[in-house]
Amino acid sequence: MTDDTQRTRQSPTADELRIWRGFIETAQALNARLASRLHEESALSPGDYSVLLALSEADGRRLRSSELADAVGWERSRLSHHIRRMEGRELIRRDDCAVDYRGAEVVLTDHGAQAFRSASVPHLRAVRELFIDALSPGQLDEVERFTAALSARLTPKN
Amino acid sequence: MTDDTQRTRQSPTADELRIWRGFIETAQALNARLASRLHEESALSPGDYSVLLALSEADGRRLRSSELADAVGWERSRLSHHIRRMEGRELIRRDDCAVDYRGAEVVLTDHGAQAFRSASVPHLRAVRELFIDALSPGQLDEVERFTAALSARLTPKN
DNA sequence: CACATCTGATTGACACGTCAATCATGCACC
DNA sequence: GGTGCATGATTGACGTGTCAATCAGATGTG
Repeated sequence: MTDDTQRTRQSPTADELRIWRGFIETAQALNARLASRLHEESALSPGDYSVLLALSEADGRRLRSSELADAVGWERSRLSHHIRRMEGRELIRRDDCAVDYRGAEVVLTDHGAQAFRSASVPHLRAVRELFIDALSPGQLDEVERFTAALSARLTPKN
Repeated sequence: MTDDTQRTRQSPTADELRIWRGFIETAQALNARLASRLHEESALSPGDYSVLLALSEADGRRLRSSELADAVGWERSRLSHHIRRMEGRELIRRDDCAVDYRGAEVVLTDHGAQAFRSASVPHLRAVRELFIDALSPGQLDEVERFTAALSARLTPKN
């Protein structure tokens, strides 16, 4: 038992490390491939896509900054920087918020909505080709189970 | 058959998208957690760690820039920028290469070697805690199989 | 009302990553 | 031995991400 607890706290074995590296590198490569396709086909970054998706689904195609930040899971300051750049490309617009003059509303422009529409289908197709179709239905279920296991281990902070 | 080919080219279902998002977000969260631990414990970024690891394992703790780039799997320019920053912190040093005056050699400093040594054990322990110990041995094998499947789908360019 | 404090959001500084351009050396061929 | 191209590496510009500081408007308490 002391053996077990000790073993569990030691460094991974070579096999375990290989699997770990395979996992993390594959995930990154997958992300990179999808990002590059998205960029080629739509001149959007993954960040742009997330923001446009959230706004597309929002009532009146507009959200308070903080709601948008929650929707995409970003920190405020990250969103603020990104929004500034997207505003420059006229994908979104910033309005003052009538009910709270501290707040700002982010509004999807027509151009932004159009950009999202044309990006969406090829992007989803790429997800299917590169992820879903690469795995058997059984493997997909396994993926779900072990991402759940990893998430559970991750959520207790630190 | 037309049905099948069509279905396979369409957008993912809601279930499939959920699994996809879970996968990609978990991988990112895992990376982020490991990066933040590494930074707290050692004041190193993941990039720093990769570079130091490669140099630690190299003959004479030194590598030509291009060999180092291959070892860590980076583009030259990315390595060049990173190396400049690491040189500022005296983790590595750049020497001129005697056999080819175009080339540069990157050398691990004593300080860099020390930084890597103290980062390594806690980092590997974190990998064990957050990844390996979160999964059953059977799940680890599944992970290996499906990262292989994803990689295979990824390697044919585009 | 006055003041402190909380909160929504932005900013600046800096690390990181990619792409295209550049620069210097090596090398092959006439 | 010059000319031209290939190669090793760096640079600059710019998008992206984090952290700490800041700012302005909201709010509660005397």
